[in-house]
Amino acid sequence: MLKGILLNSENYQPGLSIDCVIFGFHDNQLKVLLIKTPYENKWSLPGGFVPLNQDIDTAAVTVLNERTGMQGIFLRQFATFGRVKRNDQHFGNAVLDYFKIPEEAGKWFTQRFVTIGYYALVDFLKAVPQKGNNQEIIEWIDHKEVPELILDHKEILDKALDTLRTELNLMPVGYNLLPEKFTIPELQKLYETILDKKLDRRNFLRKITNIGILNKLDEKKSNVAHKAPNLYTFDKEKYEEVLKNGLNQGW
Amino acid sequence: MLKGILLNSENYQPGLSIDCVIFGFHDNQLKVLLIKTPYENKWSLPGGFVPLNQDIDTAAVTVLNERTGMQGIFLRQFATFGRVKRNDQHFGNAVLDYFKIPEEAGKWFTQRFVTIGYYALVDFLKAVPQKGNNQEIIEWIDHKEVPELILDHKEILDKALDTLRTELNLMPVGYNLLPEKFTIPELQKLYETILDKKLDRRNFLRKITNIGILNKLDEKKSNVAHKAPNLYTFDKEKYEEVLKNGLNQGW
DNA sequence: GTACATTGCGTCAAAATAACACACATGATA
DNA sequence: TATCATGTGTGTTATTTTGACGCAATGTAC
Repeated sequence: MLKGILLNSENYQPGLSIDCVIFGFHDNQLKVLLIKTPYENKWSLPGGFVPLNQDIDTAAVTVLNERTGMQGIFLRQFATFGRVKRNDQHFGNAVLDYFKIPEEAGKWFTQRFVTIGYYALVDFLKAVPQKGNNQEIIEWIDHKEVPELILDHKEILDKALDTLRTELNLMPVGYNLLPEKFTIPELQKLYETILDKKLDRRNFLRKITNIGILNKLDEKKSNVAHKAPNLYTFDKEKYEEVLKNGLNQGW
Repeated sequence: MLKGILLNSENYQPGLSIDCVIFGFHDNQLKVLLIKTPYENKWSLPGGFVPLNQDIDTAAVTVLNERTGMQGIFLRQFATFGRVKRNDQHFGNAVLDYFKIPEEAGKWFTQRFVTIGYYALVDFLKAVPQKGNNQEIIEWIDHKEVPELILDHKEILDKALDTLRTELNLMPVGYNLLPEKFTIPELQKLYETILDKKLDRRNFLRKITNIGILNKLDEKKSNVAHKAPNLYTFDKEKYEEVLKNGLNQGW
């Protein structure tokens, strides 16, 4: 696929790429969808390029659909990275070598690149990680155990998480990361994981329910150790409303 | 200047530009620095291009320095705009016509452009708006009276203001927009203007002083109608600290 | 002086927050 | 079967923060 782009580079916006930080939540861990490329022995964020006839947001959605097989995902642009030295001659050449593309033909790829960062929140269980080609490995990796990444992808990932952490104070999070039915303790773990901070159980319940985006179901989680916790769903309508209007207005 | 770039386009990142929303505050109004170009009868945001050997942040700083004659300005990237149709063939051709550049040589300029938006906060009285060339008009315009802008610049401006409004809940603002000595009512007007909302005088004083970033001076504003208000400065050190750590943590 | 607008400081009730106590359910263990 | 450990649901309390005010002080205009 990348090879196809390289050979038809005139159809793509030059020097511009998209990188997606795709977050999922599972086993009380925040996971990131990463790709191990065959070109180099390092991991990378799933990314892509911008067709000349496509909006950048659409290009990001495309990357996401291709990689997770999912539609209607929560996706947000958070920053654009454009240090001169973020490009790494070594990486570019490794890719060209791999595809056996001569230097001249690969010039489009080894030019300076600026990349637009998007982060996505997806339901771990519904996403089906898709390889770009057979040599690739695509995997959910705990955000605390992310290995070395190519180029400045670690910086991009960190910035994404930082943004998410900030946005937690401005908007509700969870609808996109949790299964349809979930428990308050699960939601709390999600918050704790993102914030990297312990929260008081009882105060969390009060605050989260006061937002008014939760529906308490007449149903308890089954097959669990200890007392069975209640199940909840999000009230989609109110959730969207709070998403739009924001949480703590501050002033 | 633009002509120089057009004739040396191989030294610039293709299809990528920088646009700056430069905010100032004066007469209790939030002002935006706008440019009326000679190419078209419309206003635009001050912008520029990205030299191949310059970081995008540096390119943004350059635009700002050139336009305000100021150093060390508060500058923040807030979003990147890349709809396909944000480019407007009409505008590109108008510019080429103006410079009498033949279509072929101007191809670099009429290609699809993606633009990175930065917003800046500057001290209105210290900034000295600088023309790019003699045909240009550069002016501070009240944000409530912004005329029609080229391309999607209105959208960019709106997004910048929206971002600033949100960030008001996360960080202190004022150090960059007010003169060194200022009064609480002035600071309040700034907040009210940005938020487009009236605040209670007495509650504002309490909240703003509780943040701990203000130094009350033993000095009152002179030559004013009515009771002379006290003068304050920002405690730079604490201000920076709050800027870094954020305001209302929420969780 | 008086009228008027604006500033500085203070009050008070309501709401939000932080810290904590206790009872309940369930699987594991004795 | 009784007890324990662990995580859950609900409630209480003191403290802090917020929102909505009152009022005196200070300056200009007349």
